[in-house]
Amino acid sequence: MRYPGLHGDPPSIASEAASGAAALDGYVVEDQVGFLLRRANQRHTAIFQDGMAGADLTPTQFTALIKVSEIGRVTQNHLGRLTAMDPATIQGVVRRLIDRELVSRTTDPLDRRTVVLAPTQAGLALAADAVVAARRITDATLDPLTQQEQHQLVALLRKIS
Amino acid sequence: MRYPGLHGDPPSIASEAASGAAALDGYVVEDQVGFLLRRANQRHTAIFQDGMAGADLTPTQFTALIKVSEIGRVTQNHLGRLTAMDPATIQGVVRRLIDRELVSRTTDPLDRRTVVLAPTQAGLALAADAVVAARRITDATLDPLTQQEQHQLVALLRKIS
DNA sequence: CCACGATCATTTGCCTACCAATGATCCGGC
DNA sequence: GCCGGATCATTGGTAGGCAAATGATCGTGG
Repeated sequence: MRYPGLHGDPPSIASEAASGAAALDGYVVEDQVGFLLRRANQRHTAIFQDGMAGADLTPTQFTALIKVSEIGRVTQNHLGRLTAMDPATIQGVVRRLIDRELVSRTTDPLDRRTVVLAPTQAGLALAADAVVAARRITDATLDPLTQQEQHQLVALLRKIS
Repeated sequence: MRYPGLHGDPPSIASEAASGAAALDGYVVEDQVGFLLRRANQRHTAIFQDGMAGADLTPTQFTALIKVSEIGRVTQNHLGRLTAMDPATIQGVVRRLIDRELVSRTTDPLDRRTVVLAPTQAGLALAADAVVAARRITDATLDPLTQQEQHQLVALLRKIS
């Protein structure tokens, strides 16, 4: 649940004059959307890890497992596109799911380039459990916001994704 | 500028019935805040990499360099707290900045545990350039939103960070 | 039929990101 | 003075995340 916060130490006394960096005029890095996205993501990941301890899935593993469970049969690269992971990334995620026998891997005789993935029975069962935890994780992540703000945030994030 | 989008392929025809995963009732992983945060972060990182090609800084390297430039002298762990990076992470980020001689590293004789960091002249100069690029990056990231929405998003992200 | 471009998957390299463990040092209390 | 808890930094392990290169295969156009 912990994540590297901004709550540690009192601000340093040093000033622009001391550092000679007068050219940074009014640019506050902590207020930039990129910084805030990184921080929000860190907090969510920490909440996720906590809430998903039972299923022992990372956010990407969870996303891939859910998608495979929805779809049934899918090639690896296609699954990557559906879950916003490039081929190099999805490869490792899928490998770990296969190692745990949550996903099966077969080859398509009609297209020998592809790896065809499908959920196992254990994968489907775990996916069902994981969704329950995931609902709580989403709630916890959005807890600081009102209902209206929660919908706003999701809508805004969709627009910039 | 490219990032693994959701635009590649048409949706698969397979249904819940085909996969046997009826328990995922109405849970749409693409609409969850965690998924959207990851995606938004990916897009921003891609924009950042593009816009910061001249300075050749990653988002974390940029944040650390800006903070060191603002403050002047700071210990490594403290810099990590200010920039939301844990000690293991800030260590690598700082090492790369030192390798490029953007940041200097000295020891405090009064506290021999600590590493005292400070910007070099080259570091201050690069920070000034990088801020110019960073303003454009923020604008590009928020471009799909109206002015009001931009402020809303930043405010909401602050609340959940 | 074959050559060429596109797609699929993998591998390597680099960078974040965290946990856990370690060793050095500091500091407060006794 | 010293002992124990806290802090500082580093290391090793695991996991995203992307670029770039590679090799296999597919499909189409000539």
